[in-house]
Amino acid sequence: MADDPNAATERDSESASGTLRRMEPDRCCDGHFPETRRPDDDVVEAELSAFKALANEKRLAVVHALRQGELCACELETVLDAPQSTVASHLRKLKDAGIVHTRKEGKWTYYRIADTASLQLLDLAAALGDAE
Amino acid sequence: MADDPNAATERDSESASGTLRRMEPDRCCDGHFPETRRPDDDVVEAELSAFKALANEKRLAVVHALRQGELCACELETVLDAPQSTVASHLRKLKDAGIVHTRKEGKWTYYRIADTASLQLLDLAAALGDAE
DNA sequence: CATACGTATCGGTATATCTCGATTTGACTT
DNA sequence: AAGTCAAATCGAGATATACCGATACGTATG
Repeated sequence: MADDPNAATERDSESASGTLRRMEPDRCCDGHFPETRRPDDDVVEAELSAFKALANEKRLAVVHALRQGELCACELETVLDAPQSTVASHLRKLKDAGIVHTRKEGKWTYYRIADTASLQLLDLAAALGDAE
Repeated sequence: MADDPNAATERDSESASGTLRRMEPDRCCDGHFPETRRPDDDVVEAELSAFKALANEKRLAVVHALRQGELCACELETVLDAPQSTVASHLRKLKDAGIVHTRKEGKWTYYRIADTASLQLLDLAAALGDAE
């Protein structure tokens, strides 16, 4: 809705014969393409970390459950209906990715969403799915 | 910025002794927790589809490359510096997930970002990484 | 200190995903 | 029709993730 993805379609720089926009040189790319314009590795790494953390049904269920407020590990155990060690390992990954924060109170550990940006991520992803 | 994650922290419903907010009942959860308040499976499925598609370094690189406009499959081949079949399979997944659209022109296939929401997803995810 | 409980970590196995050569398909050219 | 090229699909081996029982750790309580 913001900027049109199809905007920068006039490519082909300076082809030998300046007639058609493309489809001329018989070959699409002659091998030496752009300097691979990769984004900063740091950025990609950060994105990967978040996406990998959320690319799992159980971890996604955890995040959804935490929308309504913090929960302790054992409560999340019943939400996921999975053995304790399984749940713990998923929570570890969410924590490592910075999606959730923890708070210890006695022998319990409470989990909560670290940043509302995570929730926006969910909503955007859900919207993408409906779109087509 | 919408709803605050730490808002609904007053839980514990009606404990026998209404003194402390938690940490009382000696047991955290007695087994029968909430009705597992799972979100609609359709929503989770949509989110999963998007996150899985983006949870890969090469596919992420493709999306970044397409920010500047559409590219054909062979150009993306040089961007990823990977064999043709590898690139094709990644493009297939991005297409299946609805992240990219395709346009055929002669024997070439051009790929472009399907929805700007995908780009917002990247930016949000990148921001999450910096945050902590 | 011994016990109980919540949680984290450590294996090994099962499952899913990635990779890439080989082959097929479709579109153009001669 | 034969040849060429871009792209898609297939199949098998490599790699990564998920799963979960067993065990270790930390914090209460008796």
